[in-house]
Amino acid sequence: MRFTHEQFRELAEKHGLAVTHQRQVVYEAVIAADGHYSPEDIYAAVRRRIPSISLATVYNNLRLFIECGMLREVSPHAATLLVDGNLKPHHHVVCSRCKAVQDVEGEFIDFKRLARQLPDGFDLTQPMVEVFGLCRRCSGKP
Amino acid sequence: MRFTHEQFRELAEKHGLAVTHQRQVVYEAVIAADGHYSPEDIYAAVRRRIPSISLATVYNNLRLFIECGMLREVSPHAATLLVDGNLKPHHHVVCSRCKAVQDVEGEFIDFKRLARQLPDGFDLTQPMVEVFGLCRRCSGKP
DNA sequence: GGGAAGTTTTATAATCATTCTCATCCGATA
DNA sequence: TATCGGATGAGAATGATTATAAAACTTCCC
Repeated sequence: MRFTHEQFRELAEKHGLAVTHQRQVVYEAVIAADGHYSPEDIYAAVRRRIPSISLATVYNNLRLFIECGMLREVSPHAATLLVDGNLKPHHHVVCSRCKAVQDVEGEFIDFKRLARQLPDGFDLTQPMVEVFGLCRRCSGKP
Repeated sequence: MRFTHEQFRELAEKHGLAVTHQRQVVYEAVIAADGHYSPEDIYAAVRRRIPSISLATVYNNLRLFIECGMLREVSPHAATLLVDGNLKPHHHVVCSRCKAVQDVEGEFIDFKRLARQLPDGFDLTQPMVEVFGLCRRCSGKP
C-alpha cells in the first residue's frame, strides 16, 4: 500500500515519529506485504525503491514501528532459546516488552471451536498456547 | 531432580537416546530447574557437576531432548524477527518444527476465564494468542 | 572382559541475525 | 537561510547458535 506524503506525515505525527522518506518506504513495504516478513525480506523490497538504503535503517525503523504500535511483532520472543522441563499441559503468558514468561493454568481455550478454524492438516499434538500482553512492571500499573 | 543411572537409562532408551553422563546431568539440570531457562543457564548449572563440559554439548543435548519430546521449547520461534502489518485482532498458528506462521480467525478464547488466571497486573492490551502444533507437512499427515 | 563400529564430546572456528559506532546528512524550526 | 537534533549509511562488533574434526566414550557382539 502507498501513502501520500501527507497521509504518512499524519500517521507518523500521531505516533510521535519524524517523517523521512526511508521511514515511509519501509512502512509501506510492510503494509503492502500481506503476511509475516523478516527484516531481510523488507530490506529486499525497500531496496527496489531506495537502492542505497542500509539494512540498519530497516532494523531501526521496524523496531520503532513495533514500539509505537504501528506494526506487530510475530511471536515476541526472548533473544535466546528457553527450555521448559514441565511437560504437564500448561500455557504461557509472555510480556511483549521484556519477554518474561510465566506459566498460566486453566481451561480457557475452546478447542472444539479452535479445531474448526485450524488450517487443513494442522496437528494440535500438544495443545499449547501463548498469550501476549504486558507484565505488571512493563504496563506501569501499580 | 536426580535420577539413578538405571532410571535415566530407561528414560533414554524409551526415546532412543544413548546414555552418557553429560546427557544425564544436562537433563537433570533442566528438570531440577523449575522455570524457563536458557542454554547458558543450564550450562552454568551443569558446570558445577562437570566443570569440563562444553557449551556445545549442552546445546546438542537440549536440541535432542526437545526433538524427542523429553523437554519443551518455550515460544518456538523463527530464527529471525517477523513483522506483521495486520493490526486487526487475529491469532497465529505456529508449527513447532518448521516455524511456519499462519493466521487463524475466530473466537476460541474465553477471556473471562483467562483473565481470572492471569498474573497480578498483567495487562492484556492486545489479546493475541499463538497456538503451537505441527503443520500439515511436518505432521506427515495426508 | 575385549574389541570393532558408531556416537558423543570437546575445543575452536564459523555463521547468522542484530546492534553499535560515528561521520555525514536531512528535516524542522527560528 | 542558519542551526540543531535526530536519522541515515557503512562497516565493525556482539551474541547466540551451529559446524568441524580429532579424541573419548557407548554399545553390541563375541
